[in-house]
Parts: sequence; C-alpha cells; structure tokens
Amino acid sequence: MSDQEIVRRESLGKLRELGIEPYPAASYPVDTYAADIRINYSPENHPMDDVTLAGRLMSVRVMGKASFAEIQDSSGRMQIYVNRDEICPGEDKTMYNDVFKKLLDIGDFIGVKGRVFLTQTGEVTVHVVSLTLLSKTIHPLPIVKVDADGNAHDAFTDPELRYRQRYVDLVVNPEVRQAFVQRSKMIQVMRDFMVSKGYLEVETPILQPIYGGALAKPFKTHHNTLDMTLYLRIANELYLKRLIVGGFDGVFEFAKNFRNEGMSRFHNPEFTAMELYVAYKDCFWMMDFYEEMIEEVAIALHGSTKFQVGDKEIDFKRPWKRFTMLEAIKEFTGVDITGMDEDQLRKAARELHVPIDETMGKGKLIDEIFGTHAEPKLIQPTFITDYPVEMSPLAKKHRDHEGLVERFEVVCNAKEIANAFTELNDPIDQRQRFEEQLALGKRGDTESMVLDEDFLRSLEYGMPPTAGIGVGIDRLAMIMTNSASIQDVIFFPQMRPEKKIAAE
RNA sequence: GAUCUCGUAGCUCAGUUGGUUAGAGCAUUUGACUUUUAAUCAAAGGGUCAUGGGUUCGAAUCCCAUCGAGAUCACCA
Repeated sequence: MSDQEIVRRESLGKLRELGIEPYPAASYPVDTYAADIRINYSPENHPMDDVTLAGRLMSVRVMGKASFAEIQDSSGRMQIYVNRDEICPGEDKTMYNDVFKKLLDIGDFIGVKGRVFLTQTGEVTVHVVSLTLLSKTIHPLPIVKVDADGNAHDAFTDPELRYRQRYVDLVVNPEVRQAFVQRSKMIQVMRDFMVSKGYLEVETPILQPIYGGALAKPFKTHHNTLDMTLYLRIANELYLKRLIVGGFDGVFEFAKNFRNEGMSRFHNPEFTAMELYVAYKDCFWMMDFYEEMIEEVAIALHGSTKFQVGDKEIDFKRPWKRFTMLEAIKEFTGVDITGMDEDQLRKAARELHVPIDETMGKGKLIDEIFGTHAEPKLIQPTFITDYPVEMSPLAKKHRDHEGLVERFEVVCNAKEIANAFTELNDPIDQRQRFEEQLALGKRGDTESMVLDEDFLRSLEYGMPPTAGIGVGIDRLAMIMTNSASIQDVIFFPQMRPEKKIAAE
C-alpha cells in the first residue's frame, strides 16, 4: 500500500471518530448539474440562490479561512467557494479546519448546497452553505492539470492503464466519455431510423451449434447438460433470415459477435455488428437506405455531414460514389482483370505485389488485389458493388452478369463499414454454394463456411426476395468519433489478464 | 503468429560512455499564509528502476529469457 492509501484509510477512521459516516446510505437531493449552472446562470436575469449538486472533488485551493475547489459531476466541473465561518457558523470550526482541509481528498464524492455567484475574476461559482461527504476515495486519482496556456500536465495517458482501469480514464479524461456518449447516440439514431420504417428489433442465439453467416474462426465452448459443442456466434445472418422466412417484413439486431482471430487497433475478439434484413427489397434499395441512415447519424453527431477524422475530412452527404469492384481495381492499379481465369488472376496479383497463397480461389484473389490496392485509397464513403460469386456464398447471383453476385460493401477511411447483399433465397443454389465452401475448406481455407441443414430447410419453405446488410458498429463508431483505435470505442477492450491482481 | 519500440515514485517524465546514497514537477504529509483563486511558499516522506538470470571491480544503463503494453505486418469486421 502506498503512503497516500495509508493516509486516506487513517482519514476514514478520523471521520468516523468525528461522527461523520464516510459512506452514508441516504439519498442526496441533487437538483442541479454543473452544466445547468454554466448555461443558465445570470446574476440579473436568472439568479440561482439555492442549488444542490454532487460530484467528485477534483481540486482544492486553500487560502486560510476561504477556499476554492472544483467538483465534477456527469456534466462537467463547477467551482465552489467554501468559507470557514459559513460552513461553521458557531465556535466549532472542525468541519472546515479538519474535515474540509485535511480529511477530504481529491476524488471524494461530496454534495454541496449553496447559491451561485460570480467571483471577482468573473468565474461562475457556487458559494457553499453546507457540505456533505457522500463517499470517500481511498485510492488516489491521477490528477490532470491544465495550466493557463491550456497545456495538460500529468495526463493519464498510458494505454494499458487507461483500458484496464477505464473507470479512472472516464473520470480524468472527459473526451473519453464524449466518445462513448456519441457511440450510444449513433446506435440510437440507427435504431430509431429502422424502427420508424416499421422494422422489428430482435434477439437471436449467441450460443450456436453451427456457426455461420460469415467467413471467420469461431470460439468453441461446451454445454454440460446437452453434452455438446457450441460456438459463439460469428454472425447472426442465418437466424435473421429464418425470421424473414417466418413472415417478418424487416428484422434487425445489434449483435455481439465473437471471432477467434488476431487483435489489433481494428479488431477486438468480441465486437458489435448490426444486421438488417428487409423482405421484397434488393441490394440497390439497401444502398439508398444505408446512405440515408448514415447521413442522418453524421448530422445527429456533428450537426453536419462533414467532419474531421484524423488528418482527413470525411463527408457523408448523399449520394456517395459507386464503383464496381473491377472498376475500383482498374481505377487504382490501371489493370483490367475482367474475364480473367484463376491462373491469369494469380499472375496479375503477383505482378501487382499482392500477397497470395495456393489455397486462394478466384474470389479471394480478386479480393486481395482490391484489398491491397483499392481499399486503402478509399477515404470518402464509397459503395463497391458486384463481387465475385466465390467469395459471397450467401448472396444472390447477379441478375445481369455471370460470375458475380448482387452485393455491395461500403468503404470509408480505408475500412469496410458495411456489407450487403440481395440475399440468396434459391435453396438449391444455396446448397451448392455451401458445398463449394466445403470444398474450399478441404483445400485448407480455415475460414470457409460449414453447411447448415436447418437453414437450408428454412429456405426450402420459401424466403421472399430480401435485402440484407451488416454494419460494423465499432468501425463506424471509430469514424464517427474520430478514434484511432477500436479500444477507444469499446469500454472494456479485451486484454491479457493483469498479473498482479490475478496473483492476489 | 512475425518484426520493431517501450516498461524508473500514486501520475507525467529526466537519468550522459556502465561509476558516489537514482532525480524533477504534480500528488501526499507537516508547517507558513487566514486572503476571491487560476500549479501560493518552505521542508519532509515516498523506489524490488516490469520479473528472473548473465557480463563486470561496479548495471536503471550492456547481453539473454520471461511477463505486459504500443506500433507495423499477417488474418479479419
């Protein structure tokens, strides 16, 4: 235990000796937030003579019998003025001299009641009439100080500590809270948008006997009573389509998916995807739908379709640029791969210095060329359409072009932020596609799909023509909040266990 | 999984070519100041230099291994 922790435990005892409970049980009648005061207070037009607010004590400047301090609530900080003879009207000055000056620490939760005034320097301040300790902190909070020039001192910046102790990060770094508030708002706008169209928010299994709906490696677990292997879902696509079979016109789910793959600033083992399926629509309808929804998100968060992300300005104003995949490859490499067979593609990929291996089929080769040369250059939101059939086993064959499917992805800031198809509803074609995937699996591709007989049976009962889309919520949140790492938009990103705590 | 970088006080960081007892600011404690402040002044306490081994008369510093983190790459959303 550090010195500071020992001192705080001692303070705790002294408070109890003075008859002050450091962890009182009663509700505290908060009626005002710091931001309310900052926004609404005006000495002439809107005096605030009786406010009660609560929060953490974040700084204290003692000057004899008068002190200035700051308390931080969920809306921000507010300066308070504490005068000895006002909080201690009688002879006993213990409350000020001992409790306030010595036994309170930065980080403690306190409640104050008082009147708002302007100091000589013009700062809005609460003149405290009574002060209540609400919860004592015994672990020192790292204090970020900002000097007169706006420079931060002692910022709490170590990424490991920030993610492991997110609660501390949230207390001392206000912009962190902001990113999460925006993330939540983004999801809310999307949800409202879809609900307003009449679509139903649903929940589907996370524990699945057969994983499907995406190309990825799953987490495996075991159910004891059933004595069977279950997989944590990698996607919810096949379940949502079963619901379309069942007669819903539109269903969506914000789903936690789990993929047992590498971690990076773009990948967390568990992540959130939103998938939406709408009956009697196709992927071209979905393009318009998505564009409109995301434009609305941008406006809700930034008041504009245009905002800064890293060193780029991104504009979500409709309409977005649309490329077929082959057009995009031609645009950024100068090579037209239209009509090439597998060997020709392999040769073209080598010439373009695209990393490839022998397990790759025609679809993966095209995808690699696109991923290496086109995707990194797509900063503004862009639709990429017409994917090869080999890499899209759940998408309907293109109505006009042999070998392609009706599919689009949206690429923005060099990352995919949506993936959509006109869904394959021909049960015989779907069975063949699964079988091709099985063949790829035998060839050594560890991410090929497995055959889901129950899903095929549902298609055999008949699924209406359907458009479906999947949206990477974390990726989209990174762009919308201008975050460089996925860990900045996930409260508790996955990390290795903390050695010290595990040992205790 | 590969490569590179990093790990020093509660927090942010110095620490020279390997050389006395490892430093600073903030935070903490004590004292001063009894005041409408924007890091008030003074003093003090605080360290398994990530962990373990090695080289050396001597290691925070050089070498090896391990643990943890970050960046880039691979896989992927």
